[in-house]
Order: sequence, then C-alpha cells, then structure tokens
Amino acid sequence: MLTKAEINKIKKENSLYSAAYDLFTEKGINDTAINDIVKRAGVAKGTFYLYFKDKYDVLDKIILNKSTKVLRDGIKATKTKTFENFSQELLYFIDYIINFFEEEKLMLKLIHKNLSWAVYKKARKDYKEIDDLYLMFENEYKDTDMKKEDIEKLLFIIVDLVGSVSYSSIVLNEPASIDEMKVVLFDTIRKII
Amino acid sequence: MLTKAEINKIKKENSLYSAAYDLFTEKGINDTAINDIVKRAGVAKGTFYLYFKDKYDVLDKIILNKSTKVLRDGIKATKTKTFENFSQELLYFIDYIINFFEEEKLMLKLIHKNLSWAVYKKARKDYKEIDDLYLMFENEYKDTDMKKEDIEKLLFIIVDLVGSVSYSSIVLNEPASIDEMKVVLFDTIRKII
Amino acid sequence: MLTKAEINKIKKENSLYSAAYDLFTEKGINDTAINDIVKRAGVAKGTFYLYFKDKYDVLDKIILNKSTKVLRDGIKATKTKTFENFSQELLYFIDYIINFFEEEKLMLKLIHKNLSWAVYKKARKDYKEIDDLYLMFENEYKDTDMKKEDIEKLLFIIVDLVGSVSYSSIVLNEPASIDEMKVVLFDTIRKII
Amino acid sequence: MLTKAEINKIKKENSLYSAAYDLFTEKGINDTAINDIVKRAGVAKGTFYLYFKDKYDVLDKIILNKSTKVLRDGIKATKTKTFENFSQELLYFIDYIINFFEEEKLMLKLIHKNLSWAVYKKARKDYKEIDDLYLMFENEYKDTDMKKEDIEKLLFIIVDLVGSVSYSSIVLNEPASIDEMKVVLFDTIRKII
DNA sequence: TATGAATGAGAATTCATTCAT
DNA sequence: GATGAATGAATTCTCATTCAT
Repeated sequence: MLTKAEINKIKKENSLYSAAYDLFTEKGINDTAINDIVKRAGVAKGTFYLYFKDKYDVLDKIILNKSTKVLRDGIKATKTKTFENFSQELLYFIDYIINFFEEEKLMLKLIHKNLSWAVYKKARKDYKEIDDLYLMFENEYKDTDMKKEDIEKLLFIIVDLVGSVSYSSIVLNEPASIDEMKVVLFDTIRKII
Repeated sequence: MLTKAEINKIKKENSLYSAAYDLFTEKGINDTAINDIVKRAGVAKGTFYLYFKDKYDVLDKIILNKSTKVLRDGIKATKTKTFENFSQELLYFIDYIINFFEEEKLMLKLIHKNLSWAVYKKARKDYKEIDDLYLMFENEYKDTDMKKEDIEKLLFIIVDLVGSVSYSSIVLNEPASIDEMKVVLFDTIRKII
Repeated sequence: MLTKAEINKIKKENSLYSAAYDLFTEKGINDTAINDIVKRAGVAKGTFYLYFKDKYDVLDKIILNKSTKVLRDGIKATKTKTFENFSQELLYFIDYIINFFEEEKLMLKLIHKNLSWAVYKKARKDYKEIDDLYLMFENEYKDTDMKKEDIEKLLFIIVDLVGSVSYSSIVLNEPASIDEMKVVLFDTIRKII
Repeated sequence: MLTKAEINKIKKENSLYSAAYDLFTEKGINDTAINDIVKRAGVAKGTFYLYFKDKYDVLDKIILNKSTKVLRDGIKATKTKTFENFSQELLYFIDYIINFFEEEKLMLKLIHKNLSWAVYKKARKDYKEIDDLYLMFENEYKDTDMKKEDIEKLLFIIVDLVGSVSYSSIVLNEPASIDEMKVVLFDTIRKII
C-alpha cells in the first residue's frame, strides 16, 4: 500500500509530466522554460530537478511513454478484429495509428521530430504485445527467401514511411490532406509487402 | 562591374553564411549563438543584422541553397548518362543523392530536420532542370489511369522515403548502415514505381 | 554499556564526519554541499542537522580533531627517542609533522587554510602532553633574559613558519619541493632558537 | 588618443574592479554575488562578463594588482632613504609593508589567503624595481658559500614569515598585536639573515 | 531519532538586440 | 555600411532548510 507521502510524490511527478507535455505541444520545446512547466504543474522550481535532469530529460521520457501507448492501443484495437489476410490486418493497424494522430495533431508534431528506431526497440523489449506485432510480421515472410534482418529493415521502412507521410500531411498539410494521401500511401504499402 | 565596397559587402555576407553553416552542422542550431557566427565570420555583431533578421533567417536560406544545389547536381550527373528505362534512371539519381549525403553527413543532419515540401516547390519554380525532373516523372505515368495529383503524391512519398531512410541510416546508423539499407530501399522503390 | 540505538547514533555521526572530511579534501569546502555529505554518509538529509549546525560547524570540528591528533602523534613519537639537546628534539618533532603532511597532502591543504592560534590554545588546554611541549619550550629559555610572553611569540613564529613553508612546498611545490626546502628551513630554525 | 567610447570602457572596467574589491573586503568573497558587484559598479549584469570570466577571475586580478602595488610602493619608499647596512634596509622595507597593511587591514585579509609565490614571480617579471629588490638580496650573499637557489629559498622563507605573522597579528590579533609581535619578528629576521 | 520530499529564494550565466560612434 | 560595447530580461540550476510522517 502506498502512504500519503508516496501518493503525493506520484501526483507531483505526474503533474510535471502533463504540464511539460501540454506546454511542449502548445508552445514548442524551445519556447518552454522550466519555469513555465513548474508554474503550470503547481510545484516549486526545485521539485522539477528532483525528477528530471533537464528539459530534454522530460521530453525523452514523454516521447517514450506516448509513443509506446499509441502502439499498444493500436495493437489492442487490431487484436479485437479478424482479418482475411495479413495485408488487411497491417493496414487496419496503420489506419488506427493515423486516425489517432489526426485527433492528436500536436502529439504527432512533438513525437515525430524526436522519435528514433531506438525508441521502438525499447518499446519492443518492454512490452510483449509490441514484440508480438513484430513476430507476426516476421512470420508472414517465413516461407520466402528473405533473410531475417531484411524483414526487420522492411518493417523499418514501412514505419518510417507512415510516420513521415503522416507528419507532412497531418501537421503541415503537405503535399495534400491525410485523407487524400492515405489512398496513395495504402496503395504503396500494399505494393511493398 | 562591382565597386570595392560592393565586393566587400558580398564577402561579408558570404562569410556569415559559411560561418553559420559550419556552426549549425558542428554544434547544432540551438547551441549556435549569433555571437558565435559573427566571431567565426570575422565580422562585427551589428553587421549580422544588416543581412539577416535572426538565426532562423540564415538557416532557412542555407537550407534552400544547399538542398537546391544537391538536387541540381544530382540531375546534372544523371543527364550525362543514358539508361535502359526510367526505373534505372530514377534509382541512379537517388543513388547519387545518397552517396552525396554519405560524404556530407552533417549537411544531411541539418537539412533533413528542417526540410519541407515547400522547399522543393520553390526549387521547382526557380530552376528549370528541377521542374524537368518532375515532368519526366509525370510523363512516365501518362498512359496509366493515375491522376496527375496522385503522381505528385507518389513522388512525394518516394522523396520522403529516401530522405527518411537516408537520415536514419547515415546519421544514426539505425537500423543498419546505409549500404545494407540501400538493398532493401531500392527493392522497395522498384516495387512502388 | 551502550544500547544499540546509541551505537547507531555514534555510527551515523562518525560517517558524517568522515564523509565531510573526504569531500572537503577531495573537492574543497566551497564545492561540497550538505547533500553530498549525507549522500556519501548514507544518511538522510535531515539527520545532518541533528548533529551539526551547518557545513562550517563540521569543518571546525574536523580541523580541531585532525590537528590535535597530528600534534599528539608527533609528541608521542618524539618522546620515545632521546636527544643530545633541545634543538635536535624540536627539529625531530617538526620533521615528524612535515613527514606526516607529506603523506597527507590533502589534510594539510584543508587544515592550513583554516587553522588559527586559537586551535592550538584549545588543544593545549585539552591535552596535557601538548601543554607539556609548550612548557618544555619555555623551560629552555628560563635562564635567558627573554620574557615569558616573548617565548610564546617565538614559538608562534616557528609554528607559523613551519606551517606556511610546508603548505607552499608540499601543496603548491613552490618555490621548491619540501625536501629541498627542509634544508634551508631547518637551518633557519636553528638560527632562531 | 582615446576616444570617448574607449574612455567609457576603461571607466566601466575600473568601477567593476573597485566595486568588487570593496565588496570582497567588506563581506568576503563567498558572500559577494556578481549581482552585488554590478549593482555597486552601476553597470548591467552582462557587462561583468564582458571583462571577467567569473568572480574568481576578478579576484585573481585584484590580488595581483594590489600586491604588486604594495611591493612597488615599499621599494620606492625604501630607495629614498640611505642605510648603514643591508639588514637595516630590509627591515625598513618590511616595516613599511607591515605599516601599510596595518592601515589596510581588509586588503591584507583579502590578499593573504589568496597569495602565492607565483604572484611574486609574475610581479618580478613585470616590474624592474621588484626584480632589483631580489638582485640586491642576492648580491648580499655573493661572498658566502650559499648557492643561488638557496638564497631564493631564504627570501621566500622571510616573505612567507612576514606575511604569515602580519596576517595573524593584524587581522586576528593572535597571539598578540602587531606592535608586540614586531619586536620578536624583527629579532628573528635579524638572526636569519 | 530519523527520514527525504518539497520548497523557493538566489546565484550564475547567456544572448538577442540596440545604438552611438 | 560597419562596428562592438552595453544592456537586462530571461533562463537554468543550486542548495540550505523545513517539516510532516
């Protein structure tokens, strides 16, 4: 059981997280000062440094948390459905992620510029269901002459492509809206896999 | 003919450009101060403001210059060769760009994080050969039932994919070296076009 | 007999003392925070204030303890030997102290900058053998026309001189190594007494 | 000729120097903040960093300036007098220095704790008259069998002794007032040289 | 006694921008 | 056009001290 003090500690940390997240998405990372974060969190300045090394430390942790959550939610949603084939299943999953980011434009903006393959790897290590997604993908190619490493590279390319195109179209509306881009993007992915 | 004063003016502007470029790539944009730039350029602080609005003003201009130059060089090199088909030609061009960035890792780092489709559009408007590249691509699909806008979207997807994968593999070495990634990347592009 | 609680109390105090001493000598007084001390001592922050007023309170106590110990050790070692005359005895004692500080360079650094005659006086009041050293020195001059107060001043001058020269040569290696300085220093002292 | 701007620049630097000196002697180094210095100097905070790296940078420069000045003044005053022998001359010089510090107790306090042989060496290199003092001292021993290095060591010992005793008696009044200590100190120096 | 989370004043440092020369 | 000293608001980070548990 948690003591009152422990509960309070967790509360403070959480309010720092969400204050930082809100400010990063609202004003951008460069324009957010530690001062802004603690003020919004309703916490003393020193408290920030009890939990984080600096601004980029919170950022890294937020990126990891948020992107892991999105992946897990997408996987969960996909698992509740049944599909005729793998292609359909993968596209459903991608569609889920894109729809999510359409709703959470600012999160996409924040995450994308700071995401790296290392984050995915960590997420895969920490959460069984994320690893399962990868294994499923790998399984799909087991009867081809594709090497294991190349399968991973292909997955990376798809992930990168979806991320990149989503970012441009959702955040910048370039070269077209995400709904218009989706048609071509899905078509492209179908060709790739 | 240029007067001595005019030549001096251009010299100053150029040294500001190259000082800024060097520092942005060496230390990153955030960690480069106007002070650093003028010091390296051997110019007074006030002089900076005679030529640029602020740090991001130089940055934008550098991005535009450098990326336009890369594109034009790639196109020029491609034009001197002959190819059996369009696929081969496009891949030669992409290969040229990737090889260039392998040599200029820091430039890739700088450009990628700050590039947008708007830059390509501007480059296409300003330089005939860049527009020609696009028209050639468009021409390739004229006999299919693909709409004109979708062709542009496809090109965007390819550009984005190449940029994204190059950045990860060249700058971060993730998920593999660019030489390893190239095999899968080129294979993917062949499937797409 | 001490209860477990009392033993634990003494243990905590001691670990605070030695943590503070280590840090003061390693990083200097200015750069040592209470936080550093309690962390190294393996004790909670609040505990520090149960035993000491502040950083300088520990420092004062450490200075007194360490310098008293050095004096007493030197006296003890000198007492086990026999000497032809007082001059030889005094120089043996001084040599002992210098050798000790050569081994404990950092302690010398810490003590010297913070030592005052007041500390010697306190040590003389608290420990009979230290007082004896003074009396022996005084006794040496009883047949001269030197006034009692002047004898004390002379002793002070010698102590100050030895401390000052040891500090420069051992800690700063200026103007020469302690081994080189010793020759001139001992010669000087012989002339003084 | 100096322009108005250059005169102003020197004025600012000087007001920073004297503000720092005043505060260091009044409140001590630890208790003086950069903020205090610039406020008293009537200058913006940033201006401090135009001239000094940090608090200890000003301190070092003050120490060097002030102690060089004292030495030069003492030498100048000594040169205007004639003496029967070297011993008298040296003691006159030492007396001058001690009297000066009696008037400038706080300067002594500041200088002493932060002075090192390195400062004397630098002063000797920069000012002919200070070097002359040393040469005169050396000359005094040219007919003895004393080695050149040992003469320097002897001088060091005297300097150190005078500095150390002055500090204790003037600043701390320990073990007696400077007037009382002088008798024994001068007697001691006469024995040494 | 002992703990350690929380505080918030305060210290150091940076830096874009101005402006008199 | 060019200079570079001066500014001071803004920002980061530290740390002694308190106090509820």
